Amino acid sequence: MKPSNSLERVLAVLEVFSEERLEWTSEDLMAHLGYSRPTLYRYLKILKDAGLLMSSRNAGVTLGPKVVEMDYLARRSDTLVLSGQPHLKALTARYSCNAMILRWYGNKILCVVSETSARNLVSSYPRGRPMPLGRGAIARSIMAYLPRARLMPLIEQNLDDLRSVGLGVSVEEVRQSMKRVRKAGYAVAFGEVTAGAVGIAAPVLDDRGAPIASICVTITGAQVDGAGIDRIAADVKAVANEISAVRADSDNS
Amino acid sequence: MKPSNSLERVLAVLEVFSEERLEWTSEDLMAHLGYSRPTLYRYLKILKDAGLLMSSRNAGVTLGPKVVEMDYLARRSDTLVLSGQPHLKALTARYSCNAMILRWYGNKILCVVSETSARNLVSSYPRGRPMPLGRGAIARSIMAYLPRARLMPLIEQNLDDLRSVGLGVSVEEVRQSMKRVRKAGYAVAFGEVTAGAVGIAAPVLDDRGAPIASICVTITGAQVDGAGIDRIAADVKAVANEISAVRADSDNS
DNA sequence: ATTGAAAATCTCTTATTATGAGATTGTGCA
DNA sequence: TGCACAATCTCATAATAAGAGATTTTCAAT
Repeated sequence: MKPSNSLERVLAVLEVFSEERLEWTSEDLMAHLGYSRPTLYRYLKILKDAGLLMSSRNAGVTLGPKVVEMDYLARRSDTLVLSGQPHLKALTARYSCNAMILRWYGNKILCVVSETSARNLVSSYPRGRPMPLGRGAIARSIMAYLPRARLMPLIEQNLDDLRSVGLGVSVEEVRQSMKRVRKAGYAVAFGEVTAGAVGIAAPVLDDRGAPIASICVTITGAQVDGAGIDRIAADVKAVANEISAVRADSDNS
Repeated sequence: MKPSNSLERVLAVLEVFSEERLEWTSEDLMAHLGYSRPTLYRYLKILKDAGLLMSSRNAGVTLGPKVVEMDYLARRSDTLVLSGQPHLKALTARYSCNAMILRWYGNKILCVVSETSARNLVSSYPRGRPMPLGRGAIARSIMAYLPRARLMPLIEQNLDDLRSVGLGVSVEEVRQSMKRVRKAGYAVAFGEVTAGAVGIAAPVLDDRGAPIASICVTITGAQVDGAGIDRIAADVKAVANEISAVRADSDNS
């Protein structure tokens, strides 16, 4: 994972930006990345010229407008968004809820599109915001379909969270919980991410059964009972299966 | 503008994606960029590992999830978005309209944020979509504030469009029109971009008076008369000035 | 205007490493 | 199972990134 050639080193600059740290000074970048002054400035110049970064006089270096433009294009080329959005609209038409599609990439879960028909229910996960791995129906709906070797380290890394939502005390117990999710074909979570909200999620699988995304409906807990959740779960599963079938592709590396 | 080093050559791969061509095969990329097979695959591997690109089995290469994540971060660090959005909400509260902020970068005009209170008026320029330079109030509000040397080539390149919206027949006539826009401090356009819609735009300037963005209100032509436009224009100018004042920075290079 | 401090760029040599032809392996489809 | 295409590997060579330090540019304050 450590950059080994100059190409990876330029791109590593883009990795330093996070929700916690949106702006960087050149000095901080030098220190953090360990590049010499001329090298860093060379990289910055190239990234700025490409529009990926920009520097405002008083705010240091931030992500640039090219990023905005690329996201627009990505929205238009993402088959998940294109094929999924109509289904989301159908779901939000049927229930007063949030409906979203989240992509599984690297070790992250990323919202790529969301629709809402619930005026009050504020989604804290708009397009582009990564979700936590240890909490919520979405994470579980994906993790449950990972091969064992991929799953175990994730459980270990997020054991505290997974425990706190009652999936089990030991790694093994959590794994059993995941198996049950897999058998059910969907996951339900009560207020794990947002207090008072119920999340119901089912995975989108590629042609080999590997998870690539998750369909999730979020609804106010007060609005549904057990039967209601079952009904929504069936719909969510149906949508997830439909999208899985449409997509013969996978985004392997 | 032609990539001269390997760092620029990797990034040049990102430049090939456009609204017209969202997916590329490796063969096409090789031909288009003129890279050898191993080199191209090396680049693709690096860009895929960074999440900037992804390859679906049947759809070739497309922009990847990292782009989505970065746009989310860019949204949160862009001072234009942060300081401007409240003003847009105020404008859409006062008028039934679209209100947006568009960034001037390179030779492009890019919407970075938009609000709407007009149910029927469909904005065809969501975040990330570049606007044409030759048409519309936005383009004019920015071009009018460019230094002569920067302006002239743009007029020449877009003369056909500029002519067709009645800004003048010759380059010189168009330039005079721009001077008038500059004197007024805002630009108005009737149905130049979207039929039936009136656009009213004023520039956001940096501390040296160079344009860095534009504030634009779009409203149905049937809803306003001359006095109404004047009123909106005054508001748009006020917002643009306020944002200009807040921002002491400029995104030079 | 003038100055001073900080930020960004330049110069130039050396060692590093990116490159591409061709061979090889990996992958999906009939 | 085997074929065709896609992706990766090998390796010698040329190409060029890197960095120390000097220099220029930019900006704030007098």
